[in-house]
Amino acid sequence: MLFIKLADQNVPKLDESLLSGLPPFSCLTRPQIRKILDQARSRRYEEGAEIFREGHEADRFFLLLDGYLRVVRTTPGGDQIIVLHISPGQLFGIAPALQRETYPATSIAAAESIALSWPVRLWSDFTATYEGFATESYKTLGSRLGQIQQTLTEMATQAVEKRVAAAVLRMVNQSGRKTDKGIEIAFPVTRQNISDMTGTTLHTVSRLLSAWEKAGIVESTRKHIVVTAPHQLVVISNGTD
Amino acid sequence: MLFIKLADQNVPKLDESLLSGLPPFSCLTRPQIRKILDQARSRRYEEGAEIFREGHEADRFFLLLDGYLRVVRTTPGGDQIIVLHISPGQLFGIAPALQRETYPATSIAAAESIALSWPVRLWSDFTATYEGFATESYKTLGSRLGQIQQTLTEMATQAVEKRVAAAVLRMVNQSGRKTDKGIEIAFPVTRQNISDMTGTTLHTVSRLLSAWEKAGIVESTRKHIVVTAPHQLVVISNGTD
DNA sequence: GGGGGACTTTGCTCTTCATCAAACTCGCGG
DNA sequence: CCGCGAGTTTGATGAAGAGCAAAGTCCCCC
Repeated sequence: MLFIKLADQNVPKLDESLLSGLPPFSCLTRPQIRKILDQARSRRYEEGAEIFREGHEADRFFLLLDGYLRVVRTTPGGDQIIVLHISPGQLFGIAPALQRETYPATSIAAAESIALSWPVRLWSDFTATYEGFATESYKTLGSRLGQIQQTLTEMATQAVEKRVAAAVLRMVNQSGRKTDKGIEIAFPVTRQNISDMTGTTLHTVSRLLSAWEKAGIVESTRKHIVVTAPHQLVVISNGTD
Repeated sequence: MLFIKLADQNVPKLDESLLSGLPPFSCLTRPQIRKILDQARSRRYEEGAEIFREGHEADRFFLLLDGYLRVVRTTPGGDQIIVLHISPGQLFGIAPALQRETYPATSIAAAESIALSWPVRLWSDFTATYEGFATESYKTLGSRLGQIQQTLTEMATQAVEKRVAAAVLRMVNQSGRKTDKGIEIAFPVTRQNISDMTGTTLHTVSRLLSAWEKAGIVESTRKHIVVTAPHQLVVISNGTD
């Protein structure tokens, strides 16, 4: 994928097309976008790298250009759980939107990723200057809040198998790419990761995936999952047996 | 408590002091508050009454004046879980702030309650006109998001006893009132309610409370709980045994 | 090409907690 | 003052899934 256009100097310059298609910026003029880009810092993160950490000073906000992120919380006891995933085109680390001074969770690159970021003081500029930017951001926040509530209720009421099925489906919906076999989750996921999304153990997840594989619902290799019969998973997650 | 001051006519008129102390309105002048109040609808809800329901059109936003609310989500299967509690002085039902057109959860009065509300179209007026209103609202939202994430991680990683202890502590912190015996939760809570907060059953909660009562940590009667040894509960919820 | 580490699988045991069942108690309305 | 219903208590049972152990497999890096 092409993200960077080399300028005459050997300093890479970001291309306007990066932002023009994304909701938070879609109504802006080219010069506006140019200005926003010129204020941004672009950076690459390799798989497993931390973008920012829970509790640290929230001095920048981010936009994911390419890759996938996990947003994670850790308990004092060291257990961690994955609160949500971020896909390309989404804003994240937008603590400033909520008047927070620290990040409420940690972001980790689930795959090699590229993100733009801006210093937090620009947040109020952006929302004040660019019509629709604030609106879109809050919409994002709203749906994210909804997602988390959804996860919470699942966690509280559903048995492990349903939760795991729901988690897999959520990843498929967010990042599924069609293959000849079925729909593949576009970023690396370990059994451990799934257990961190569902509050169970990697053992249990492994058993479930094995069972589903036998039943012809999924195919999986290391860190990769292809869902061949999504409908079956929906059935499992609904308990509509 | 006195909330209503009767005007010359027999139409009740809301007193400015209602709002002047609350963060979202604290920087406003009296005439501004007067105007806000005049646009508000005030209403009483009895215990168990529904203020609004998940999925319904979000046509108003609210401020709780007195009482306590439970914010609840229900699964297709009929299980419900309590996402958070609202105390007096807090805004709620602020779906408009997130550009949502429907409420993401249901609000139920945990005790007899009084709330003000405004039509959703005023939201943009408020945020545009009154400096600090938006800021405060988003701060509220931010801390609420944090709370839910907190609950989620607990739910995913902690054993039942810790979760229940944490839930009781959260209620105590939010609405505890000192009594001669200890700190009392200020609104009615059933075992069932607590189990709905923690994703367990009323049986398990009952057993735990009985055990804690024997250990001298709490005293409880029907729908009411007094914590006599908060520190012990903290110990239980941390696992710092 | 051959470690070696990271990821996965699988079996077994044991705890926790949901579920079922039944009795008890409080408080309210008739 | 009685009876009913909502809330609570307690016991017994069983199943789900965590924890522990150990071996297998893939992939990356040297």
